[in-house]
Amino acid sequence: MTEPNRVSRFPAPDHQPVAGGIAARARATTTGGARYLAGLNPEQRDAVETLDGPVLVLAGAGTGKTRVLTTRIAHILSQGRARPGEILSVTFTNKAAREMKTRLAEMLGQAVEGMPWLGTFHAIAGRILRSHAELVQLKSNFTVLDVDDQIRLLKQLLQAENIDDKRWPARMLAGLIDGWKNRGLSPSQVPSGEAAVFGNGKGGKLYTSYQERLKILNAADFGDLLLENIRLFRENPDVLRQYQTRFKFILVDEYQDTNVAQYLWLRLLSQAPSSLTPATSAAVPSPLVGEGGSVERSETEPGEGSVSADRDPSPASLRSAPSPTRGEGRDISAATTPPKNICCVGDDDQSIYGWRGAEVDNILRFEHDFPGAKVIRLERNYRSTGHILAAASHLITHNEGRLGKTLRTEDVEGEKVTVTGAWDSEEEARGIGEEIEELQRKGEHLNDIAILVRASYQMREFEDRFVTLGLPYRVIGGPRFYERAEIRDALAYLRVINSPADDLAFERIVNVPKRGLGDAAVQMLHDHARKRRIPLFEAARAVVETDELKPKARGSLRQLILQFERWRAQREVTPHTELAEIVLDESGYTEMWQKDRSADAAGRLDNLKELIRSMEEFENLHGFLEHISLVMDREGAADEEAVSLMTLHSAKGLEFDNVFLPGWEEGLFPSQRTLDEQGRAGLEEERRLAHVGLTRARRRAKLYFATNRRIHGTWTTTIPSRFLDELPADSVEITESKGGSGWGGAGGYGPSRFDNVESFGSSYATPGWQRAQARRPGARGPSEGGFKEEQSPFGGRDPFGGGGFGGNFGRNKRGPLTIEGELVAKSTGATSEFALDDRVFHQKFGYGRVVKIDGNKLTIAFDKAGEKKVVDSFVARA
DNA sequence: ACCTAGGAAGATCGT
DNA sequence: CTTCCTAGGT
Repeated sequence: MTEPNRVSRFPAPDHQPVAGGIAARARATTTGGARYLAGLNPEQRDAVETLDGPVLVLAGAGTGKTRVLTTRIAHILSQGRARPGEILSVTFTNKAAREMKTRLAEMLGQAVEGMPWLGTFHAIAGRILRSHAELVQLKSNFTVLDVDDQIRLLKQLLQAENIDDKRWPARMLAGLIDGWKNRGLSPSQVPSGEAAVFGNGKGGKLYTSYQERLKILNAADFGDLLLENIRLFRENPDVLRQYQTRFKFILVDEYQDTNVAQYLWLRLLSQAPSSLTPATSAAVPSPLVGEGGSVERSETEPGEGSVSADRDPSPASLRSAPSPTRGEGRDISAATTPPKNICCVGDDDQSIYGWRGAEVDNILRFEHDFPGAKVIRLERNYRSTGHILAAASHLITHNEGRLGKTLRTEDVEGEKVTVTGAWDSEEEARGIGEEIEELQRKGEHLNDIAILVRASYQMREFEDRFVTLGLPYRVIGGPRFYERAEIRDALAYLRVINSPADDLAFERIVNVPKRGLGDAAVQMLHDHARKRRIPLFEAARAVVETDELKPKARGSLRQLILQFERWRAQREVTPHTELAEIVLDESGYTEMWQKDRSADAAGRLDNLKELIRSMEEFENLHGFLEHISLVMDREGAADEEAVSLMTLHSAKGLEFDNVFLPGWEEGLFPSQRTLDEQGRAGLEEERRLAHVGLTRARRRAKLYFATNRRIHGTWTTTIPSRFLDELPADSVEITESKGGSGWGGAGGYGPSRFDNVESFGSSYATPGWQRAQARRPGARGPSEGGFKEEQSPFGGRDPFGGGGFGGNFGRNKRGPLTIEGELVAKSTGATSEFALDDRVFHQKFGYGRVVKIDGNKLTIAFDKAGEKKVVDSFVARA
C-alpha cells in the first residue's frame, strides 16, 4: 500500500555512530521532533503515538494501516521504549510480514535484521515451539506437515481402523481436525457430540491417535504450531513468563482474521509478566470447554489482576453478548501491574477467512477483552477515486453486524466502475485481454494491472489467453512451486536426513526412483515399525539384518540406509546446497528424470535446480526446511512488467491502479458452496470479499460476468451476481464486452440491468442449441483439432479463439458474430507444421524447444521463460 | 513388482 | 476437464 501521503524516506545520517542496532539508528533519525510523524493525519498519528495500554485501530481499506503499524514500530524504537527484540509483531501472511520489513527498512534506512519477532503467527509460534520442543514431546528438528502429508497420514489411520474412506474421506476428517485446532481444542476438549459425527463416532478417537502419530513422527501440522504452543505455555508457566517479559509491545495485523487459537495465544502473551502466584499458575491448564461444549475463553486467562474472577468455575460468557459485570471483574487494567501494550489493527469489513476459523467476533469484542482499550478509526481513504469507493462502501452496507465505518476520500470522482457481460468465460478472458492491451496503449504499466478471481481455477483461462496474446503475466500464489512432485520428492529426501523419524517422507521416496521396494516391502516395514513402535527408518535398519525380504529388495534397502547415513554424516561438513546436489545425484533421482523422455522432464530438472538455488539464501538445511514448510511461496522476479493474476484472498493488502474482477456470477461469486455451508454468514463473508476486491483499485475497477461457464467440464448457464445489483447505480457504468459480440445482439440492458439475462436463457430452445446438445457427447470432429472447416458454421474462421480446446459447445448457439482479430484467423487448423523437438523462436519468450503438439497449439519449453503453451503461428523455426 | 488403461469421483479460499 | 484409485495384464 503506497498512499500518496506516504512519508519520504529518510536515510540514516552517514556519520552516526553505528554502535547501536536499529534502535540506535531509529533514535538517530529523530532529531528534535519525530520526523516520521509528519504527514500522518490526526487519527493515524494518534494510533502511532498511543503506546500505552491496549489499542484497537479500525482501519478501513486504503487508510494507511500498514503505515501506521510500521510507523508505530519506528516510534517505539525511537522513543527508546523497547529494543527490536522486545517487539512482537504478527501478521497472517508472509507477504504482509515481508512488506512490513521492507517498509521498516525504508523508514529506518537499513535492513531490519534486528526485528526477530516480526513474522506470521505460524512462523513465530513454530519458532517458540522449536526452542522448547521437548516440553511438548517433540524434538527441535520436528517436521511441519503440509496438507498432503496430513491427508496421507489420516488415510493410514482410517485404514487401521477399518473405516471406509469412501464414506468417510480423509479430507473431511482433516477438515474437522483443522477446525478443532483452530478453535484451540485438543482431543480431550472436543465436544463429544461433535467428535461423534465422523466415522460412526470414531472421530474423537481418530483425532487422538492422529496426535499420537504426529509425536511418533516428530511432526506437527499447521494447527499444532499454535495449539501445541498454547499447551506449552499453559503447562509451563515459567516458559510463558519468559516470553511475557520479553515482549514489551505486541502488534497484530489483520486482527479480524484471528481464530480462537490465535486469540488464546495472544491472550497468554499479552498478560503482564508477573509474579504469578503458585495458585494462579496452577489454574492455568484449565479446560477450554464449558458444559455446553462451547469454546470457553474466560477460564484461560491467568491474568493476575483478576485472580478471583479467573478462578470462578462457572463458564462465563465472554463469548456471546459481552456481560459488563463479568468484564469489569476481569479488568486487567485494574491490576497493579500495567496492562500489556498490545495494538491490534484490523477491519471487520475485510474479514474473509471465516472458513479458516477466523472469528470476526474477536475484533468486535476487543474492547471487552482488553478493558480500557482505546479504539481509533481510520476512515480517510488515500487509495481509490470517488466512484470506486462509493461502490465499495455501498456494497458493504448490505452487511449487518459491522462495527461501521464510513470511508471517505478527498480524491476526484474518477472513472465509474464498469460492469461488462460476456457470453462465456472465454469471451470474458478475451475481453479483458483487449482492455488490457488498450490500457497498455494508453501508457498504463502492466505492473499496475491486476486480475482478481474468486477461485484459482478461473486463472487458467486467462493464462491461456495471455499466452496467445504474448502478454506477460505473473501468477501470484498460483500453482505452488513446493507442491510439484519433483520438489516434494527432493524435499522428502532432505527431510529424512533432517529428521529420521519422518516416516511420511521416507515412505515417499523409499521407492523413488524405483528400487524394487514395492507395496509388499513397504507393508512389511510398516508391520515391523508398528510392532516395535519405532520409525520406519529404524525398522528398515533392523529388517535388512534379517532375511524377511527377498535378497534383491534387501540389498537395495541396505544400500539406501547406508546412503542416508553417509549423507547425515556429510551434513556436518558439507554446505547444505552441495549436500542437496549430492543427495539428488547419488540417490539416482536426477538420473530418473534425465532418462525420462516425457515432455515435462526437462522442466522438472529445472525446478530441481531452482530449488537448490533457493536454498542458498538459508544458513543450513534446517532453516531451509523450516522456511519452505511455512512459506510455500516462490518469490519470482518481480521487476519485470507483467499483469498480476491472483485470487481475491491473496490480493488482500495489495493495490493496483487497474483492477479487473471477472466471474461475478451467482454460484461462483458468491460461491454456492459457501452459501450452502455458512448460510447468511457465508454470504456476508463473500460480500466482504467483494468489498476487498473493489477496494484494491486505485483508479479503475472493471467487473465482469459471463453467462455461461464450464463447471466440472460441463457448460452451465449462470446469472449475474447479486452483488452487481447492490452497487450504487450512480457510480457504475454498463459496458459492452469488447471481446466479442455481446450476446446475440441483445442490445442494451434493461432498466433493471440484468433482468434480461434470464430471458436470454430462452434462446436455449433454439434449434442451434439443441443441435449442439445432441452433438455434445461426441462433439469432437474427425480430426483432433476440432471442427473441420466445412463443418464450422463460421466459414472456417474460428471466432472462439484457439484451435478447439474449451468451447466446442457454445459455438453453434452464438448469434451474429464479430470475428475477432487476425490472431484467431491465423490458426491453421488441426495439423501443425512443427514437429517435436523443433527449435523455435517466439517474439516474447525467446528461444525454446517444442515438447508437445496438440493441433495448432504447441507446448514449448523456452530457455528462459519456462514451459508455455502457444499457438503455432506465433513461433518461427529458429 | 511394475505398468497401463479405464472408471469413478471431485473442485474455493491458504498458514 | 482433472486427478486419484483400482484392476488386470505383463
